[in-house]
Amino acid sequence: MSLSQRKKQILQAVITEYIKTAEPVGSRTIARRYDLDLSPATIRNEMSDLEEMGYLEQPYTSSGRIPSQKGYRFYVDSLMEVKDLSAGEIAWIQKIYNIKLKEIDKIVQHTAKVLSAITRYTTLILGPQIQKSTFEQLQIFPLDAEKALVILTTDTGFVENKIIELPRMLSTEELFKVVNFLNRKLKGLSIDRITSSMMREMKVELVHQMDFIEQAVSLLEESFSFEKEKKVYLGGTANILSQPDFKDVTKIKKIFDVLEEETLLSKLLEEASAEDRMNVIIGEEIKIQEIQECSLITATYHLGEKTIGSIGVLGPTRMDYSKVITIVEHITQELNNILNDVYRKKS
Amino acid sequence: MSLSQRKKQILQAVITEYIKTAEPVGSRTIARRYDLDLSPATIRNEMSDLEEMGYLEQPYTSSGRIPSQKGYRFYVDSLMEVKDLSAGEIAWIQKIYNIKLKEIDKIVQHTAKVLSAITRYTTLILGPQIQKSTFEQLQIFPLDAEKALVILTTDTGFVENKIIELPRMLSTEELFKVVNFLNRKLKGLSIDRITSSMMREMKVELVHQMDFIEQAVSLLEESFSFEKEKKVYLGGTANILSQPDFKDVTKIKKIFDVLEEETLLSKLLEEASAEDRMNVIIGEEIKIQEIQECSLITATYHLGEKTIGSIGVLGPTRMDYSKVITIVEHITQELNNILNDVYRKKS
DNA sequence: ATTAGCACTCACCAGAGCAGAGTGCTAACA
DNA sequence: TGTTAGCACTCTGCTCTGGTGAGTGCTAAT
Repeated sequence: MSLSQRKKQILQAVITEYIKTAEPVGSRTIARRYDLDLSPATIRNEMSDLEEMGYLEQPYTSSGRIPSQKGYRFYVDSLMEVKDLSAGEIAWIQKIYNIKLKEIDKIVQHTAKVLSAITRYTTLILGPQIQKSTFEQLQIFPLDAEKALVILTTDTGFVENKIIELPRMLSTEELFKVVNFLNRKLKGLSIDRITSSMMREMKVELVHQMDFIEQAVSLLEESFSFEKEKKVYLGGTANILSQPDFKDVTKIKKIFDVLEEETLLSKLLEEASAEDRMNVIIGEEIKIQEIQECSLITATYHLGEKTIGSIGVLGPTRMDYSKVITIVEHITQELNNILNDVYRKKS
Repeated sequence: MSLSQRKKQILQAVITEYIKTAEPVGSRTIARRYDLDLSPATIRNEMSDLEEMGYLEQPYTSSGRIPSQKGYRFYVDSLMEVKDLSAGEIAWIQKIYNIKLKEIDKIVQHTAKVLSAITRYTTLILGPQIQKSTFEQLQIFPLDAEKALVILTTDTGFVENKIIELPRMLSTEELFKVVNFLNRKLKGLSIDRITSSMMREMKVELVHQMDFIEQAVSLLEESFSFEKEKKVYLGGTANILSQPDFKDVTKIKKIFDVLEEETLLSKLLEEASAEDRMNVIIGEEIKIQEIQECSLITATYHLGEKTIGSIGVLGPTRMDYSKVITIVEHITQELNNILNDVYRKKS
C-alpha cells in the first residue's frame, strides 16, 4: 500500500525536523514550520495513521513522534532530496582535504580524518587491498642466521614487509635462487591470482629444478603468507560523544568496544559495500547488535577499474543522510582522483 | 615538615580506600576497615590536619575526604608498596601477551592492546624510532616517468617507504648511479647520524663526481625526508568509558579529542620518559590541560643498549598506581626480550 | 474531509521532607 | 596531653508532591 502525497509530506517534515532537533516532533511544530496549509489536528490524524503503518513511533504516550527504522528507510529510498554541494562548500573541502601525501596508507588515513571533520560523524575506511594490485618484485634481506626480511612491492606502490623464519640449511646462494625463481614466475601477475593452486604448481616445478626442495617450499609459503586481514582506518571516533543521541555512557562504551574490533569493522564494511555503489544501512539492518542505534553510509573507491576499498560514515540513525551522502560522494571522487593520479600505471 | 607515622598510615588508608571505591572516605570507614586501633574521632582530627597540610581535600562540607594531587604525589613517592606479580598473574599475562608476530610495528600495536586489557586503562606507546637504527640499504623503483618508490631498510628490520617526485631529466641509469653512491656512503651509519651537515658533504662530493648534479641533489633530499613524526600506538581507549570518575560526557569528549592528536601525545610521552626510567605524572603535572584529571605512568623500552621508544598508561588520577607500575615494569621487560630476540644484530 | 475545542497523559522541573554519612567541637577521661 | 564519646550540624541523595507545558486523541461542528 502506498502513501498519499500528503502523508509523504508529513513524514518528510517529521524526519527532517527530527534530524535537526533530536526531539520528538509534534503536530503543532509541523504546522508552524512547514507550510502544508493544514491544521495541527489534521496532521495529528495523519501522524496517527503513519504510526499505525509503522513509519513513526511514539517514545511515550502523548509525546511527539519520532521516525521508526521503516520510516528512515522510506525516507532514504524515496523521500530524501540529495542536494548538491555549494561552490563554497566544495572550496572549503578542497582546502582542508588538500593532500600532499603520496603513500597510499597515509592518503587513506588522512581521508578518514578529513571526512569525519566535515561530516562530524565517525569515519571508517577499509584499507586498500593489496590483492588487486600486480606483483612487481619480491626481495629478501637476511637479518641473521634464522631470520630474513621479505619485501613485496606492487606496481601501485604497495610495500608489504614481513620477517620470516629461514628454513634451516639453506645457504644464502640457494635463498637467492628461490627468490629469483619467484620473481621470474610472478612478475606481472595480479596478487589475488597467486592462489594456492598456483603455489602448488610452483612447488612441483621447484622439485624438478632444485635439490633443496623442502626448504625452498617452506620459504615460498612463509613469504606469501602476507596478512589477509584488512586494515580499517578510523577517523573522528570522538565525534560520537557529541551526539545528543548518546548521552548514556554505557551505550557509548558499547559502540567504542565495537570500534576497537578491527575484524568486525572490516567485515561490516565489506558486506555493506559488496555491491559497489553508495549504500545506506539503517539501525537494525546492521548486523552488529551493539551499534544498531547507528546508521552506516558506505561507498567504494577505485584504482583504475578496480574497487580497492570502501569508505563508511557511521552516525546515529538520526544522522543527516542527505548531507552525508553528498559529502561521501564528493570525497570518494576526490580520493579516486588522487589515487589514480599518484598510482596510475606506468603507461 | 614531615608527617608522623600515624598520619602516614591514615593518608595511606584514605588513598587506598579511595582508589578502590572512588567515593570520598570517612573516618568511620578507616576505623572499621583498617586496624589502626584508633577511634573515628582521632582519625577525624588527623584527617583534618592532613587537609590543612594539603594532602587531602573535601569535595563539600562535611563529606568524606579524597586525596589531593599532593597527596597522590606523596603516596607514589613514599607510601606506596609495589608488590610483585603472583605466579598466576605472570602466567596469565604470558598467555594473552603470547606473541607470534615479528614485525616491529605489529609487536608494538599488540603490546598496547594487551597492556590496556590487563590494566583496564588506556595505553599509549611511542613507536620505535628509526633514528636509532643503522642504515642498511636504499632502493628505488621508478613507478612512472615522474615518480619513484624509495625503500629504506635498516639492520633492525625497519622498512620505511615513500614515493618521491623524480627530478626531470634524470635517466634511469643516472638514477641508479645516485642510489649506488648513497648506499656506498651510508652503509652502516646510524640513521640519526645522517644529518644535514653530512648531506651537505655528500652534495659537494656529488658535484665532483657527476655531471647531473642538480637533479641528483634534489633526489637525495627527497629520499631522505622521511617522516620525523613519531607514531603513537593506542590501546584500550574505550576503557576510559568504564571509569566512574568520568561519567560526564563532555569531560570524556575532551580526553578523546586529545587522544586523537598524535603529535600532542608523542610530545607528552617523549617528555615524560625523557629520563629513561619509570615515571609517574599526576594530574596537573601533565602539561595538557584537557587531561589533567588523569595520571600517566611511563617507561621506556630498548633495543640492545638504545632506548627506542616509550610506553605509557593513562588513567584517572585515582588509578591503581602500584598495580599499574608493576604491570608496566613486567610488560616492558617482556617487550624488550621479544624485540631483542627478533631484531638482535647479526653477530 | 477538515478543524476547533477540550479532556487527558506524560515528561520535566522545583521544592519539601527525610534518611544517612560524615564532620567539627566540646567536654570528659586516662 | 593525647584520646575519645557525645552531640549538633551540614550536606548529599532520594522520594514524593504539585504545577507547567507540550502534545495527543476524541468528539462534534463546519
